[in-house]
Amino acid sequence: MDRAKLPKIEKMPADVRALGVLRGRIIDGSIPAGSRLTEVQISDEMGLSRATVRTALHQLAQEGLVSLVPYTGWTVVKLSRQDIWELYTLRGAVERLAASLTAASAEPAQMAEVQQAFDALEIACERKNPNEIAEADFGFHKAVVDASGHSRLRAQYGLIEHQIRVYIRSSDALIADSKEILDQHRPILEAILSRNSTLAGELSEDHNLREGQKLTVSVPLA
Amino acid sequence: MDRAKLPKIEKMPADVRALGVLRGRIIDGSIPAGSRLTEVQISDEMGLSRATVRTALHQLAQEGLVSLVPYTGWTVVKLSRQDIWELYTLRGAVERLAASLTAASAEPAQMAEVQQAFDALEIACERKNPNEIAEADFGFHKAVVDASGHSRLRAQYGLIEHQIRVYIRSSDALIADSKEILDQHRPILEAILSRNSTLAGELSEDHNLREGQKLTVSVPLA
DNA sequence: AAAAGGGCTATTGTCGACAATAGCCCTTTT
DNA sequence: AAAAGGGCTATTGTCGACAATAGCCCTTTT
Repeated sequence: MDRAKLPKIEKMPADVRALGVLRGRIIDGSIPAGSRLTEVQISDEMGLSRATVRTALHQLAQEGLVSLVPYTGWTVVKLSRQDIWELYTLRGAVERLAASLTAASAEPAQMAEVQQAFDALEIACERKNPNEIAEADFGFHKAVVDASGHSRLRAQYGLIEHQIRVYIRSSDALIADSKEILDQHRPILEAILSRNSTLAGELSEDHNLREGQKLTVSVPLA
Repeated sequence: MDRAKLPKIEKMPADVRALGVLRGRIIDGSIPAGSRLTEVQISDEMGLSRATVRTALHQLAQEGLVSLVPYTGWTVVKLSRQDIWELYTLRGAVERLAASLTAASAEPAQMAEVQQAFDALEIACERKNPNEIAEADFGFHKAVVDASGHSRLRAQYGLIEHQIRVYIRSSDALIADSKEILDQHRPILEAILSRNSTLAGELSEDHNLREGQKLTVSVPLA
């Protein structure tokens, strides 16, 4: 009896689902920076208990997206100039290590994924859709980090990425000169493919510092 | 009516206290790696509710000291060779950034703290007490990170440090050749004091990679 | 004897209720 | 009018109970 495979039913813990929803709303801006969140309201709306929502909020706090003032309330973080600087310098350090590890010792399969992520970026740049470009840009960086085979680096990168996404969306800072974007990423790809570990690391760090610089000067903040 | 100031009464949330106690026990080895932890037992012993203990355990999981298998239980993590490698490469990347930032732009007061931490390390080395040396060693690294004025770097460093401490204690890997320890740290201090940002970063990273190497080869792991 | 199946137990997952607290607002005092 | 004080309200902090689940163990089937 041959038939199409049934779709896998998603069975996720309630707190993880709540986390995903909240994070999505914060990143896409439908819950703006500076908003207050209350456990009761969220749990009512989602039909979950406060304990569950609370777990999700604590996780979001770990990710740096919300902050808790004891006995008072949760607020969605507002990123200052200093925060953006911190995020990009930190991402620079993380990606420096990731790129140099990947260049030094990634398996061919992982290398192929990095190459593929770059190809996707090229295609996105041709289409000139800013959102798509931004996604592909994130995708390339993530591919390099994933290829490093360093689980803590991946976890760390995830946290930073969430926060950067919040900022990028909230500031609409999608500076998408597609030509320049490709020119900035190509050398990194080449250094990695040619197994030049030192260069790959340096280029990655420089790229991040430049990006961070650009964002902090171009977009004034509270 | 002049009198000695009364000592400040510590008023901490219960979950924070539980977290501190558990972390301390894991780090000092009285709860060994691989142990199972159950929420009920802990909450009974501490006289707290499960919810409170659970919050603390989740935090410990974030710090990488325990891990949760759904509907099954919590266990204290056992660090593998790969984990040690990850910790030291990651710490290398974090400290590279910290040292170069500190060298580039720390205030005199912060510089003085770094100097002071090094002096403490010198004194500890003279006394040849392994535990004291290890503490002063951690202290120096922490001082450099603190001086960088980068809050996310500090937070990140804290997490890594906890995990390294677990490993160092559990393996008794306190390789304390006091002469060598000073020789390894002095150039870092000097590069920072002379505001040589690039060199400070490089030396810090190298130092960590060497340490990590030493620990992974000298101590066989499960 | 081996395999399959089902129930049991230990444990986390989720819930709703009450306790503790921060900070506003109103009243009282000076 | 300004300052001090106290109560009120909104919110998180903490609790104990019940639900859901994983995985072991015993029984049954082959």
